[in-house]
Amino acid sequence: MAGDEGRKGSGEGGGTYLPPSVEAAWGLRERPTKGPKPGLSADRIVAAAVELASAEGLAAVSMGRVAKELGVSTMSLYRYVSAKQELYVLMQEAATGAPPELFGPEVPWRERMERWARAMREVYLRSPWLLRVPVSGPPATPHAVAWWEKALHSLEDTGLDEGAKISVTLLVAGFVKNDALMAAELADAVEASGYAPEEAMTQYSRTLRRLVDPEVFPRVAGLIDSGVLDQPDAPDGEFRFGLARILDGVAALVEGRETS
Amino acid sequence: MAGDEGRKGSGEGGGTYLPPSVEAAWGLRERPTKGPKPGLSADRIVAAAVELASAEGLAAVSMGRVAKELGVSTMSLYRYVSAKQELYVLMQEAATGAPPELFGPEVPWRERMERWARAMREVYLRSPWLLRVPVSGPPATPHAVAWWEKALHSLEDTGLDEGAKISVTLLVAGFVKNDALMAAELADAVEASGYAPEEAMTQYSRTLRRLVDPEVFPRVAGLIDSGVLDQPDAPDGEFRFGLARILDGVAALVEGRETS
DNA sequence: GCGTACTGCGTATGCCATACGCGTTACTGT
DNA sequence: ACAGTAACGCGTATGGCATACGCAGTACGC
Repeated sequence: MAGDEGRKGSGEGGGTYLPPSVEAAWGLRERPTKGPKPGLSADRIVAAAVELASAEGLAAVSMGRVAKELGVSTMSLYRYVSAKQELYVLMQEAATGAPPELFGPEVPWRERMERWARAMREVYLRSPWLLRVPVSGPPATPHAVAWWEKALHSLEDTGLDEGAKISVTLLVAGFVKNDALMAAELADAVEASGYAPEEAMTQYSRTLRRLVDPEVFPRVAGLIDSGVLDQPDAPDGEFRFGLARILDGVAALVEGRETS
Repeated sequence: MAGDEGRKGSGEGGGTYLPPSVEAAWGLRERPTKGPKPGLSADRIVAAAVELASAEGLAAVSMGRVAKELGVSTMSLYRYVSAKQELYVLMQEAATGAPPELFGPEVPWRERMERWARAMREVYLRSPWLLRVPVSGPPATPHAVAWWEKALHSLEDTGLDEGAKISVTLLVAGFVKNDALMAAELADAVEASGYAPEEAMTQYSRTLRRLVDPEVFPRVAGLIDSGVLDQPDAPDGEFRFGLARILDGVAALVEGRETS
């Protein structure tokens, strides 16, 4: 009722209902000037957390550990970040960064989308822990929106309707993330096995060979015997293949729409 | 050296180096007959864990909680399952189940792959917690291999080489999982927001509208204004769209019309 | 009938996120 | 100039987690 517009409570700062630190990322809501000088800042906390995640993986990022890295107590972090999930969001935003300049006006949509996908992939390769951050909702941070904008930009001259553009964006973004995630999981499994990188795959296929009865699973057995599992292809082999298939499919849609 | 073949240690049971309970899933290694009668079994533990995950989500599955559900002590579970990760693998195997009969001899590859993808999707819809189980390595359990076999079976009359068949399988399986995961994450975010399902999306777009400057992000702003974000499409809309694109792309490859 | 392999499980360790409250600091309005 | 107060750092406590270890009891193979 009365006093609603004067309240300074948690829901303020621009009318959004986002966590305060996310509003800060959009440039709204600066810190108040009362009280003792802050000896810390959300930025420094996020930077320490990102460094820790890069060096030792996301699992090493605990509030206590981040605080230790900064030489402060665990609980002091909560003056800048209201919960660990919020820290995750800020870490994501920081590590994702703004999308690079990807294309000029003459580049056709397929080339654009391909560059976008490769740039996104590089983000994941640079910060593999990003793949492990639990997702909490649709994108609502500046860099996330900037990447989204770039993807829509790629599809501008396709003639697809807005709904299809979203769908293609989701499809490609999902593919890139999934591909990077599977690659990272495989790498982790190899490392956990303790074998050398090439040795691990032959170990795997040898194990599988012993378990798989060719009468029951003839095609899997044949695949193992064919040896394709043992020879690792180029590191971006699956990525190239998958992206080419997806963009071929999108091209069919685009060309179908143009002609009809 | 000597005694290697007589050892009863952890690495035995068929020459594989898999965890004991996974070997049990393949039918190797039954429990020894000495000692007191087991009051429990891996199956009962897994069943309780799966039920718990279905009812309250994967996060509710802790060793202590599963034990409580079974009326035993926490530590007794470790007599049947060597670590929580092993429990995860067994839960996955149990909830995935064997693939259903999907197609007869006359069905063309595209129809086969589509049925396979839908069947896989239904597994995720039936047990959404499957999407949250941390992946620990390549598939090595009977049901996982059975699904793999079915996917390869789908692609049999495509004329693709073995490597391409694996790649297509990975692409489609990855897509299905990613699509289900994104849908589940969205549903979680909506539930966490506390709004009604339709209301949540308009809340989201209203928030975004306030943050996004049309000068900086014209395409995203246009998208928000277009209203497509607010009208939710069919629940399997993104799935149908993405799968159609991917299979169009694969079809182009099969027919030899690949572009790049 | 005895050795021993296996049973269930109590206890303990060392993590984790975070709620709460205390003493302190330094700006703001008077 | 000074009081009020908001924001600071952080010690302590709670309740959760996986799991290492060891002990006492059980029942089968010999």
